[in-house]
Amino acid sequence: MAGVSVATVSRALRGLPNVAESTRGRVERAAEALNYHALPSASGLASGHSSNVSIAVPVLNSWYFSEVVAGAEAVLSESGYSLSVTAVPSPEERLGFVRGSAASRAAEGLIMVDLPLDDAEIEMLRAAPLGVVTTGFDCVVFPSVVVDNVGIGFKATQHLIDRGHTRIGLLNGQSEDPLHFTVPNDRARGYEQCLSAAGVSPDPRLACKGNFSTAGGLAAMAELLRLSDPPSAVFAMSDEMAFGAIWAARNAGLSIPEDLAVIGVDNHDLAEMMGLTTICQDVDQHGVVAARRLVEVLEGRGAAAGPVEVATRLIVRTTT
Amino acid sequence: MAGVSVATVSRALRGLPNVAESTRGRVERAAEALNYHALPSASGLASGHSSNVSIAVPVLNSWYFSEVVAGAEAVLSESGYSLSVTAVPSPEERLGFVRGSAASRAAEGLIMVDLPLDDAEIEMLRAAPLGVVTTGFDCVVFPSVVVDNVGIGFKATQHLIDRGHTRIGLLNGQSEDPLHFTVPNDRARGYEQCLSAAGVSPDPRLACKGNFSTAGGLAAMAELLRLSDPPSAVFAMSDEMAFGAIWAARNAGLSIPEDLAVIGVDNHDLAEMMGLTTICQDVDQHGVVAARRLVEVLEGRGAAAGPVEVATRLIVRTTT
DNA sequence: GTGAAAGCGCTAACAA
DNA sequence: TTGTTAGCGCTTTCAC
Repeated sequence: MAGVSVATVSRALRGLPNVAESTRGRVERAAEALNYHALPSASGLASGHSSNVSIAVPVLNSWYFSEVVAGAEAVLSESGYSLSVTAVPSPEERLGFVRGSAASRAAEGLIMVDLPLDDAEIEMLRAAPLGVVTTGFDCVVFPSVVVDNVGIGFKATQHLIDRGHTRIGLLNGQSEDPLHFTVPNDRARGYEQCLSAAGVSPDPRLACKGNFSTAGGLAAMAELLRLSDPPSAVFAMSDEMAFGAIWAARNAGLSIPEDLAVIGVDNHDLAEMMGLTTICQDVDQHGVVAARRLVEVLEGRGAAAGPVEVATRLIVRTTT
Repeated sequence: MAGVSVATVSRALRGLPNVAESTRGRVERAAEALNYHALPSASGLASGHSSNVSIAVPVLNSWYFSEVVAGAEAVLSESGYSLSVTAVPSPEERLGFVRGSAASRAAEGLIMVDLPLDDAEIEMLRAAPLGVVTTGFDCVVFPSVVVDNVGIGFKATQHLIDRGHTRIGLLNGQSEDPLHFTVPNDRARGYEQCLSAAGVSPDPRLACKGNFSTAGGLAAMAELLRLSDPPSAVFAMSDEMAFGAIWAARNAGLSIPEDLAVIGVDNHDLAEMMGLTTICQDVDQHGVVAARRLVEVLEGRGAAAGPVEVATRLIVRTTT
């Protein structure tokens, strides 16, 4: 329709140089009229590039991960990549996913969200012709995006200490993969370090597991409140657990922040309404930054291996 | 490595018939040892099948849509399909997405979630060699999954009437695409029908827009409470708006359900904790059913066009 | 600046 | 039951 060869069509439509502008125009108009798009599997086969990247998360239906995926999707679709999502709830499935991704070249890039890789997996991915970016753990062989979880625990605890609290409960997450998922441990470490720095010795009875869920936070807080000497404040490792804590206090007839101060982590959508003081970690930015680094890798613009840290900040509201 | 031709490898690995079991075993072992997987773009090009399906949602970072996507992903990955996600926030982007999907054959199946198609879009998709399933609107040309939104509005309102309420507020969603997004209108219709059936004439001042968000529900409820004759109960079209309503009541010093009864729709993760009475619509099942119907289409097992309805049920808790 | 032609790594006839 | 071979629809050399 444009009166040129298939090679010229290919060059023109992909914006390559050495195509006369008049020719490019004719080709583009013809493509438009025919609603022609190159077949991805054919161009992928010929060029070796699929323009497809894959993101793996532990679960899809959680506030945190859907924010990350949304952030990544926005960047990637902007850059012309399609995004395949996979839920990888167990270490076995993680291994299967990594094997498959490394071998099949279905995607040319991979974002592993809060899925720490073991040495064998790292080796498989390193050997594969694949861009890899990780999130949530301190990976040195691939570009990664992390937050300072020790710092988060410290900052949150410090805020409660600044408010005059010394008896501070801890709603811990729970590590399903204790070998590698370090977030809860790091935040707990920050909590302990801060207490020590303030001259308070941590009371292990004040630490409960809340499983990063609202229901877990509710149950854990209820337990803490049954103590003979309950805490006057609590640091929840996620806002969702903090919501549970707020509700447990409410059920116990306590006022917040008078009887119980609460601080969370995330700045969840509901945090503002609930007046929850929190350490905001701009979750969608985790996805955005990871995707940007991946695009850099795929387009050959470096992106040195190693972690990039996303900033966090305290947002004071009415629960403290 | 298995001592056979590429054709036999292809047949053996895809589980086709007419391969000796001993041969299949040798091929599978060799593939395992070499970590060989067929290159998707090559097999896609040769066979015409990409084993890739695409799901489009208005936004990714919302409770509702992440549940739908999670449900679909579970079914599709089980069936051997990869799932590409795209956020399509505006009608213009919807058109672009539909054009691209129809023309490029990047995916062989499409799930459109709460993205009503206009006639031109339906025509493009119908003409394309593509399986299509829609969700959330009553599509007759493609298989679709729907809920009885009029029924939801009726059931919710009836429950409040059964509790003795006659002055019942309505927290409406808001339709961004008023031409096609019928959910809010349908639920409002159910509300009105129920009131009429009970001999109550709807008061338009009791209907507010809450934009399907918690913040919107909070603001809308606050407004209703400022009325000289505020409602004694409120039907929120989503649990997230209901959370806002609960909080507005709390801020106004009202007790729930004594001073204000609240009912929502969804059975959101937090509904149980908040004690929210709601019309459960098993959101993840929307994704599951849509994905299952798509797989049927792609595998040639029929799946007649037209809507399949997902059931809803009342869950009574303490806000009514 | 453009065209001809040789693949990319598979699958699907067809033959054996 | 297995092998041979001709594509699938592009991209990419290499000529011109």
